Amino acid sequence: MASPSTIARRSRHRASAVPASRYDKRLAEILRHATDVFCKKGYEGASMRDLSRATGMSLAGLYYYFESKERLLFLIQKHTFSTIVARLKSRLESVSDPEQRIRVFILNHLEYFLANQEAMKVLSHEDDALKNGYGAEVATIKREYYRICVGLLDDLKQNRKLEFSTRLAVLSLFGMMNWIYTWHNPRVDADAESIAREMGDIFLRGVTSGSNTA
Amino acid sequence: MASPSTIARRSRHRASAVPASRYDKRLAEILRHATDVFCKKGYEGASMRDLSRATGMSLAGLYYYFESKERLLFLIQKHTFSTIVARLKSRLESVSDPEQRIRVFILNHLEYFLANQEAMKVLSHEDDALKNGYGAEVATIKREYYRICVGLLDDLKQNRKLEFSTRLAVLSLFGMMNWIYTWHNPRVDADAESIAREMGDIFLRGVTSGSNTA
DNA sequence: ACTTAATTCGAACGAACGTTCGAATGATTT
DNA sequence: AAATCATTCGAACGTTCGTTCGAATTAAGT
Repeated sequence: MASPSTIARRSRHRASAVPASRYDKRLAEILRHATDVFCKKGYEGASMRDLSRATGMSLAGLYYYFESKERLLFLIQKHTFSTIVARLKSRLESVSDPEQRIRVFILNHLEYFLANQEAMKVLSHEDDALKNGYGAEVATIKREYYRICVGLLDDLKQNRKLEFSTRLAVLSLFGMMNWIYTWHNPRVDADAESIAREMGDIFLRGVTSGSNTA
Repeated sequence: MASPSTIARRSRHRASAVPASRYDKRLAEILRHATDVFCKKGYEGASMRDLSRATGMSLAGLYYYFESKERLLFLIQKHTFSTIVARLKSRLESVSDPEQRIRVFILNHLEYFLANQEAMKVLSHEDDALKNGYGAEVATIKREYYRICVGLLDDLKQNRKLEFSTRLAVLSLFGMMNWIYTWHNPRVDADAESIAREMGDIFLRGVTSGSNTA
């Protein structure tokens, strides 16, 4: 007899446009709670018993929805990253100016980051916690996201005839944005839009001013 | 009878200018190896048995040098942060130009970061792994470091009559610099000096150009 | 050489870990 | 109502965790 989770997962993989089944809704709920716990205690620091407590489900019951703690982290990371990439692509469709496209990238990133701070902290923090198989799949999505940003910056470079290291600029930008999970306090700091504007100012002035080849 | 580590540590707290005793040297060696292990497996993920293996000392023997795993992390964090602050202060003494002082700050940070990548990863990554007592002491040093950077930026602001949010600028700069532990590859990327120059360019142009009040 | 103190270790402790299994529920279909 | 499937759980598995203790070993002081 196959394990319950194997059967269950397969039975849900038929249509993807179908209204979320009971199984899917419960899984999503577990992922939400798990994200919370991973954020607060870290992946290694959080125990399955912590997750059991947070979800209100028994320890054994959790294993009906995923076959290991590692796969749970994988599901969280994959879902979070896929969502942010999908949203970005959708938003970029309606903007053509190179500078504005970068501002869209920054705003999209920060908005999602601040709205899902727990998830993003888990994503940033548990970067290399996944073993070969799962790690590779997440790395692929991450690389796509990175490549999009490189493309946006190269467009700007070409458009304004600028000279700077794209790699260093992109990674600096990611650093500025991702570090936010260590300091942002909703009661003190501005909202995503304001921060995106200010960071966009610093970054865009930084890479555009004073280094033209023309 | 008091625990060995209590006795031993007290007996070493007499003079601080004395040539490092056997105890101090062994402890420093353990800290080095432990830093390595924490970097590779994370604080929670690394076991005392891992540390025992890495140092070549027995599991029980380690407890002669520190009373808990948490205190070990504390010792690493405190030592690392104290060193970086001390070096910064020394370097700043000979530079007076506001922009150059910020460049010194960036270079000092990145040089130490890249030369002690493991230690800094532990420092960034295990930010809030320490409980109340230990956490507070590390936070104090960290805050001092942060305040120095705020001071440098405020000087620049006043000197050039600029307008921007110091807090956001400082935190953006820290993000740019600290994120480096996720991507720097010594075989591909430039050395600290080059990266410091490029990041300094981006950041300083970003905060100085186009926002004068004069 | 003898005594004392500093350092190291093997063996074990109880607690917590991730995971499994078979039985017990709850829901759906016949 | 019976039968089938989906979901949940209590109880336990073997492992590994951080830490302790008393004895053994090594170095230092006299």
